[in-house]
Amino acid sequence: MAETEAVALEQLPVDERLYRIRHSTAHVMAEAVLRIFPEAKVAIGPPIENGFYYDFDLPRNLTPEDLEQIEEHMRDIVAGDHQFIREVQSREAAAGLFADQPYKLELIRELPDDQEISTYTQNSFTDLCRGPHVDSTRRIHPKAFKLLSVAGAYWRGDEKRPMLQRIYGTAWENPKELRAHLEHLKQVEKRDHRRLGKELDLFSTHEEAGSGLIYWHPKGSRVRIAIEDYWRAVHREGGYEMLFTPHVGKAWLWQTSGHLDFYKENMYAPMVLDNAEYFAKPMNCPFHIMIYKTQMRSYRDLPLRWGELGTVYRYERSGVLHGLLRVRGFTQDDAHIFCTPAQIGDEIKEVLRFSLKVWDDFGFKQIKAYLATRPPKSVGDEDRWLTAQASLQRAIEDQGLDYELDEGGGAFYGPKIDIKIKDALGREWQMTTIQFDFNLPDRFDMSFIDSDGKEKRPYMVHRALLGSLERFFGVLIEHYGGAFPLWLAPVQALVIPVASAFDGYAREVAELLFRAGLRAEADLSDDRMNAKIRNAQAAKIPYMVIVGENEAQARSVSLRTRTGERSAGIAVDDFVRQMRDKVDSRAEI
RNA sequence: GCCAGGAUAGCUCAGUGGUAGAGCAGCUCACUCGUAAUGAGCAGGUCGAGAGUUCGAAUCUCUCUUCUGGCUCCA
Repeated sequence: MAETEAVALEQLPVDERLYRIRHSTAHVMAEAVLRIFPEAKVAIGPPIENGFYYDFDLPRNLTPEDLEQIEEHMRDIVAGDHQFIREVQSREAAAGLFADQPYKLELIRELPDDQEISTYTQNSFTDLCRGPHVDSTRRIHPKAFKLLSVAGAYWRGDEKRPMLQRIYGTAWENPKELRAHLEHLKQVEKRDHRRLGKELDLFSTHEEAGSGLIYWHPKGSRVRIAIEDYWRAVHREGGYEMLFTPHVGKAWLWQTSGHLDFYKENMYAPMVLDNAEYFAKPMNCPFHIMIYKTQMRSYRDLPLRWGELGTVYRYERSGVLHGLLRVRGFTQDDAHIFCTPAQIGDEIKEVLRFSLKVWDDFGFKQIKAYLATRPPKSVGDEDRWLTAQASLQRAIEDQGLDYELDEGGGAFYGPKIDIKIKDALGREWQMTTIQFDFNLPDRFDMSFIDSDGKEKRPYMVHRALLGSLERFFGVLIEHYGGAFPLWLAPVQALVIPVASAFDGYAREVAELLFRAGLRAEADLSDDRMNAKIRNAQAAKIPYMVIVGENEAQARSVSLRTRTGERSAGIAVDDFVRQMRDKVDSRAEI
């Protein structure tokens, strides 16, 4: 039985409309590709966020010019006003239809017996597809889609299966939305932390010195120090103690922790000293446990909240390295909480409140939590899991946080809350993780003496707020597009004399700001004032302090902010005080 | 790791077989200027590394390194 999609597109919610349009555009693209390569084998072509892709097995590799040609054919097909016709097929009929399409046959073979098999046909192309689609190709606006890139992709993501060619495209309801999306992509590129890192002289990586390893330049280090100072201050208030632990540990440690059994592929190869193997640490937890075990712990000592800015090394495959966001060496803002079963509810509540405050202070206002529960293969008593999961869930609900349940998504050693933040461009980043661990306390045989005099196992929670300083810095750069809020800016104020006759006063003003703890300097180069302002603007420096004859006379300053606001005749002392207040209150500018 | 595309001056990039280019940055000199680029001059490259083809290679071929975009959002 053949039928067209009868639903009126207009009556569907926008997500559903876009889903159908993108899905249908993928089919049109497949038809276009088959026109050019009749012998092509088609794989799968789903709609994705903002667009679609389709995987093909082709006789030769695609070039960017091919994409243009494919687009031409697509526009031609779309113009034909071809209906999308759905047909339910018997298993045999479907197998017959796709006799020369091995990927489709494999999909058909793997469909459950009771599943209805359907095909969709538009014009000359029939695809195995569950739908749904738009009713006709005329629903696809010829100027509202664009093919973006070609990429290799393994059939079913499996490295052992053939590598297919994937064409990515974006599709929208109308050309205006497409333009807006392309503009968004441009914005994303402009804010790319790798680009800004170079432009603003924040950090670098060096292939000849090892990829995936970050070098923090003076300007980047200033931001990092501002982040770390803040981080230490809030942790002090939050009742945390700070630890420093070694960067390497002997095999015994990683054997005991289980890392050598389960995490070895991600660890740097061992170095041998005195016939013993030492491994660079991929995690800080075993070291913190070593400190825990240096004494007998009483329930009166708990909870213990121990934090460390711990630098860890993990092997990542070369192809996945990416700027600051995916690296091989990074500093985690790690902490471990050891507590009694009775304390766990309050501790989790507190750690969650604490992380939300930190995100708020850094200017990230859109937060979403993901609660991951026990997976089928896992360790630990059932009641511990239940207690832990309940405390996580209660904490989320207490904070009134938007959250999703990820059933069975926890680690084998415990449930967790992951927090994702949305940046200024609406992209989600997974940063914070709050994770129970029922494994390490057992493996290291940790204990505390409870009020009843009995030895008991403490609860252990891992927690990283920012995740890693490198990755967080990358996200921060992109979130602010390099225009850091005043309290984080590498240069908070730049003093600019209108002519070199006022260099002395400029230096004096900069010195006053510097002594008040501000990151301030004077631009005494022999550029003209206008050029200095331009440079400062390009460096996204929040405050440009202009001084000349009038200011030197009156011991005042004139200002220009990077947002273009101007003011004049402010007494120097007042200005220093105002700057100090703004920095202390973490004002954006 | 795999697929594709890159790698040319500090940065951004042009240069498709015949003696390496531009803009910015740097340096020197002049200019002393009131809120987004003063002018002139100078210097700067084993064209990612190695091998090959050729009278001749940044350019063609091969190998390697490395960067970028991807590599189950499942018909």
